[in-house]
Amino acid sequence: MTTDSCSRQHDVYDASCPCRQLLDLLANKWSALALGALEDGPRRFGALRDRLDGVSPKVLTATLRRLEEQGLIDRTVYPSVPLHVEYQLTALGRDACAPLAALRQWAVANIDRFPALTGAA
Amino acid sequence: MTTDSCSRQHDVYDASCPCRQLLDLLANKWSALALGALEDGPRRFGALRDRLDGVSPKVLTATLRRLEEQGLIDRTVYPSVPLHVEYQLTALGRDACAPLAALRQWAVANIDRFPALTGAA
DNA sequence: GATCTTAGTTCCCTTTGGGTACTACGATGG
DNA sequence: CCATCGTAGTACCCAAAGGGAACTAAGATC
Repeated sequence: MTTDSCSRQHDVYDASCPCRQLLDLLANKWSALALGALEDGPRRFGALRDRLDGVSPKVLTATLRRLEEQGLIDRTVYPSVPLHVEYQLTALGRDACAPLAALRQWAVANIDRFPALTGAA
Repeated sequence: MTTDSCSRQHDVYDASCPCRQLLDLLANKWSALALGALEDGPRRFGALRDRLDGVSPKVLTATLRRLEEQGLIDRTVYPSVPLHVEYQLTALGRDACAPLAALRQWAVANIDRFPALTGAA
């Protein structure tokens, strides 16, 4: 496996290949954080908004809807009095977490090698 | 200058932590594709534009500049007559390729599990 | 001197991102 | 009875980023 392109017909480097769209969905700050935030079990909208520090409700909603559309997460509504909505990973979403977790962890582990970001000269 | 409020305890879930900015840089379609396109050696601007099917020169320039600023790639200008510019990974960029390659490969390997993207019902 | 090539830049428009305010719902409580 | 609370969003508006097409520069080549 010297290349990352599928030996059959799929290739992220082909703009018209659906896996390009998939990459666009996953290679996204909020997607990566949202899926990671669900790794430890279901979470509610408010909990996600708090965990994904800095996300606006609008963008969080859009992100979650996109992930739900693609079957990476499930959205469950409990019509209790203060409305209660739970998001959780599907099997597919759990699988997708592995490479995203690796990316997040790489960022944390290597941030010191980025002087321009850490403020050092 | 220093927006780092999470000194030493780095966390991508903290909006003010520099590694959040790093995640934003890496968790991006064009960054992931551009770095991957350089894995096999230096490439010229035109070669990258061709390889990253669908990218506009403006966005490619912006992407490469950002990666260069952060020290992930080097830009070398050969002032020959039809101008010649080569981009190549730095050691840091090569290291960053691993998690990004995993993400690209996951997208290719699992695209069939996304009926909404592949057009299947 | 017209044209080719390379590596962009410029213009303009659309899409996305983002902040703040607001809604619906009924329970709670004064 | 009306005010307030908490949850999960939506509505509105503006700024930033994405994206397409055309254009630029510089010298070589025809």
